[in-house]
Amino acid sequence: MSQQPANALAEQVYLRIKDEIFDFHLLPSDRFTETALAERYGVSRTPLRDALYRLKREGYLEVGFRSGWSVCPFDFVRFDELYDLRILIEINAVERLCQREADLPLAALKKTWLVTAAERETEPRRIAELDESFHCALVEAAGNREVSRVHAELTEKIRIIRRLDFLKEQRVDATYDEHAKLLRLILRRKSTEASILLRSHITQSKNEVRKITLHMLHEARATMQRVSTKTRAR
Amino acid sequence: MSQQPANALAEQVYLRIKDEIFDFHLLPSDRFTETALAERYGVSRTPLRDALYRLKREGYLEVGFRSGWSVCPFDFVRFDELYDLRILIEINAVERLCQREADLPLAALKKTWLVTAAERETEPRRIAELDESFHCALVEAAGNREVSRVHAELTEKIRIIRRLDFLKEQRVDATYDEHAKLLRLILRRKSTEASILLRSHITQSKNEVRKITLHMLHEARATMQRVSTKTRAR
DNA sequence: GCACCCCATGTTGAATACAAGAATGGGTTC
DNA sequence: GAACCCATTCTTGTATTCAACATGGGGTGC
Repeated sequence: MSQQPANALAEQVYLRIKDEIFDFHLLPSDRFTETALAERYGVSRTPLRDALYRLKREGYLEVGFRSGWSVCPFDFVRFDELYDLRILIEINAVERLCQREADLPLAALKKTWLVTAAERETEPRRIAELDESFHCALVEAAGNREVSRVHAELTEKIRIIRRLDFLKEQRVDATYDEHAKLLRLILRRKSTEASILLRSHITQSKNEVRKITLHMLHEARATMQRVSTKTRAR
Repeated sequence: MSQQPANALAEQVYLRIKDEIFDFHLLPSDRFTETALAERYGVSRTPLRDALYRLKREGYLEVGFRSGWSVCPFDFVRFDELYDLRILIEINAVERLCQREADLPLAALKKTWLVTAAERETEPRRIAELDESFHCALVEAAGNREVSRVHAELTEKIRIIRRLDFLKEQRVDATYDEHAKLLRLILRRKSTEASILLRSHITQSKNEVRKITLHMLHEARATMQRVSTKTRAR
């Protein structure tokens, strides 16, 4: 676990800040300074700045010249574009999988998603994680590492709103149903049907996301934090 | 020109190092230290490290824990994967353009590529730039900024070998012919034909790239440096 | 009462200083 | 002569210091 990696502190701080954004502890348009954050995390500004600039390049943060940092406000057009990119990549992955004659390495996914209603996960945060894993696994199974990398990055970028989707029970059920159906179609190499289903599956998420308002974000913030403290148990 | 941008030095150094890699001044597997590079560029290690870590995350450099930096060796499998991602993105862009009924914003491209043989550019480096611009412009015209961003990044990543393609005259001619043909197909909304042509166009580049050996790289290095000094005139 | 100006403070950008451990070379021993 | 061990040097990771300038508030002039 504690090997001796390069840039350990910066990496840790990077993950921590990103979590704070995803958990709504740092809200869009919140402002802060390097010194304040450095003190809060108990590190110097050097590794902190490394993390901040990384997050800036990834589109999470903005910095004003000698006038402090702020969390980027939500850009729903951008989320839309990310969802379209997601559709493009995932459909391509499914098509490639369906073209392959050899056995597909999807055993782990079958174990998670082809289960009875009683065995299904119910905790929203956990389901969001499983959902991410499902889609990432499909793309990775297609075998192009560069595509997987891009897909993993975009997965992170939509995580903050994707999580909200699973606060609604019917969305959880739909997810389980559609993942199971999609898996079966892929395993039987039904390329066209699988693509159609996948497109509609992702588009549904995209449409749910469009309904999100800033008011909902504040509500969700409370919910997520309750869930968060319960889960982390500390 | 000299506004007061954030992180000016780091950005400058970043571009400079990247150019050195693309121009084969820094060769794959070359090793160097932060101190040496900082002295060479006349900056301190702080902005330099920012640039180095950025290049590391982009896959150009590696760093050993307290044991120096090195330029990543060529990974031809990765180039293949990047070309496949490129095909995926660009074909999608062309399809979207063909679906659009309104006039397409491709006037600039027509001006550059629908020209007589006499008006064609001949300098390899310049043609490589034009080729990049052509493909990036197509993707940007499709209108998804996130897709454009990913495409721009992958364009940079294959630049180092793509340039070599245009050292051969017949490849230059083919590029002009195919770009012109592709543009005309898009303007007439011939989606299927355009996609087929584009796929074959990119695949040809991809296959040329596969022929590249490390021996060729050393030859190309000399050529590029000659061209480079001639062009830059300093 | 209002607008404007100046100065103190705060902020990031960059340079320097310090710490920890990896690599290297020389000396010693078998 | 070869292998091994130890100390020194070198390299990156992190903290601290210095510099330039944006910002905000208080005071002053009208």
